[in-house]
Amino acid sequence: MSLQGPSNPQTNWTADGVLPPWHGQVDTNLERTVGQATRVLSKGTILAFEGDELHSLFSVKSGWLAAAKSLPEGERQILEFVLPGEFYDPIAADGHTSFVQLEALCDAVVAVIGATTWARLLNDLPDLRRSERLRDVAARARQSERMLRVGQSSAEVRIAYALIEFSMRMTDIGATDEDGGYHIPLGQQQLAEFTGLSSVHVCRTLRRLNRNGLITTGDHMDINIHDEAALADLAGVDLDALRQEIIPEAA
Amino acid sequence: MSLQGPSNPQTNWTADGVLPPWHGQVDTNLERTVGQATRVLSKGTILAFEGDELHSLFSVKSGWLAAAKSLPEGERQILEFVLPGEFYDPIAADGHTSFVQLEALCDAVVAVIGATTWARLLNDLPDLRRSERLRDVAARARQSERMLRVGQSSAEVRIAYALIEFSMRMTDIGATDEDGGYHIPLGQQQLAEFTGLSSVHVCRTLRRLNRNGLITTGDHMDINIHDEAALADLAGVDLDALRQEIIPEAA
DNA sequence: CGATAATTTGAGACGTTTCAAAGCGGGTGG
DNA sequence: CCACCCGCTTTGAAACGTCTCAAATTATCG
Repeated sequence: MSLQGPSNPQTNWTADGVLPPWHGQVDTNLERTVGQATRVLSKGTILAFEGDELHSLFSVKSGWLAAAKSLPEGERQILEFVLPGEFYDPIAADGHTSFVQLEALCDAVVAVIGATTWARLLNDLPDLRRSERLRDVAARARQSERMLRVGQSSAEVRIAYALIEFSMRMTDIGATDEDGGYHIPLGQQQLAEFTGLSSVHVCRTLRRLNRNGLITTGDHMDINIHDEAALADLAGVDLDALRQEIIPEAA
Repeated sequence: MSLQGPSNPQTNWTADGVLPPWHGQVDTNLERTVGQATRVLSKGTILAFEGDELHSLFSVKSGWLAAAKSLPEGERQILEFVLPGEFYDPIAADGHTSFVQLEALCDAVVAVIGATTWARLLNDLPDLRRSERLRDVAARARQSERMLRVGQSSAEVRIAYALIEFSMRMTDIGATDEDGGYHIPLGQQQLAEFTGLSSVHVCRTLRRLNRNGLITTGDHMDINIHDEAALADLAGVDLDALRQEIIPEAA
């Protein structure tokens, strides 16, 4: 497995005390297994390269990961962010290579779970299978919503949607402040790679959303949504329906 | 469940005799269960609307389905095509609504599988779980490759990739002719909804690929790839690696 | 406080969309 | 069997949104 960390211990963002979504449902056997091999990552550490041999998956304890794919010319698309409490399995259908690059977007702590261990757990624990499945379906729904907007919408809509998705997921793990404001450990470049835009245009678009009073962006990507209804309307989102769709536990 | 068919029995495209990928691996119990409730659909039939109450999933015997999502203004994104031998489960994380619109793109035959039946089967048959998981991982990989290109590439690349993906999947189910040529039951409008382009631009791009000798498109979307290497290069694809990634059985 | 990276803003180029009209082709009804 | 009609494809021309390039500004860190 690859490990490469441009040491840049910055951004003290961590969602301490966040519990995995299956907390309390599965026997402690899992807790122990998962807890055994944890790794502390500094910002920029790459857990797996695209095409790498890989036999483990990851559960994020704190910090964010990004799963990205690249074209030969270098253009990068971030496919998913992995937030505290979430799992990510980068293993392709061949069973032994990673189909994405997995990178820590800030200092992070992850549990490393061996593929065979995981397979055994999944086979033995129907409850774990169930919660895994819920997570998978929710992830697929998120991916679909993004695809819909990247394929069919303007920059404004793509970013409005992304901000709403972040808001919901951050609220879910309790990583928002009293006003629903939240911080994302991303630069505009990364937001661009996520939404399929250039970083310059991300900047302009965020600026416009600010100007129109829909949001406020503080330093270092502190997001505050001021007019949630208008933002949802812009993004073409029904807030309640979306939450049901993309947040696993809201069942 | 909804049923609505703009009767237009055209396009005699069917992949007769195609067997599901788990053929022979799972006991015949499954074959019987799955085979029981089959439905014959005419082109344009909608199996499920977005947000509809739904308690079943589908296995396609012949014909193509499209899974699509729409924005309030009407823009449509096709997320996945379901080919003969494939399954599709449109049920969202809430367990009882469809998160996509599922539509027959030509006359088709599908097996309808009740959600509870399916859950029981999955729980009882580890082999089925395994093959299900392989299919899921492959579908996720396909979705990711598309997202990468819709987000980061030009029209030419998006379409080149789509044609390669079709080619691989059609080859896999034996629906190509001697020369590797194949037919897809889509119009340019649908290819546009799949690639995130306007139908006009799909037309221009296909024309250019023809002019440059990469492909030939006959009447009614008969595709022949003439310079596979060049097309793959254009799409930014390593053919062998991609096949491994997006075709379930190539394990 | 200086060096370096990230954001912001401007101006022009480029690719894609939109609108519009013309060219097919296949199916239907006369 | 032909004529008509309708939907899909093709082509052109102009409008639009986003990208690229470049420079100024602002934050960050040693």
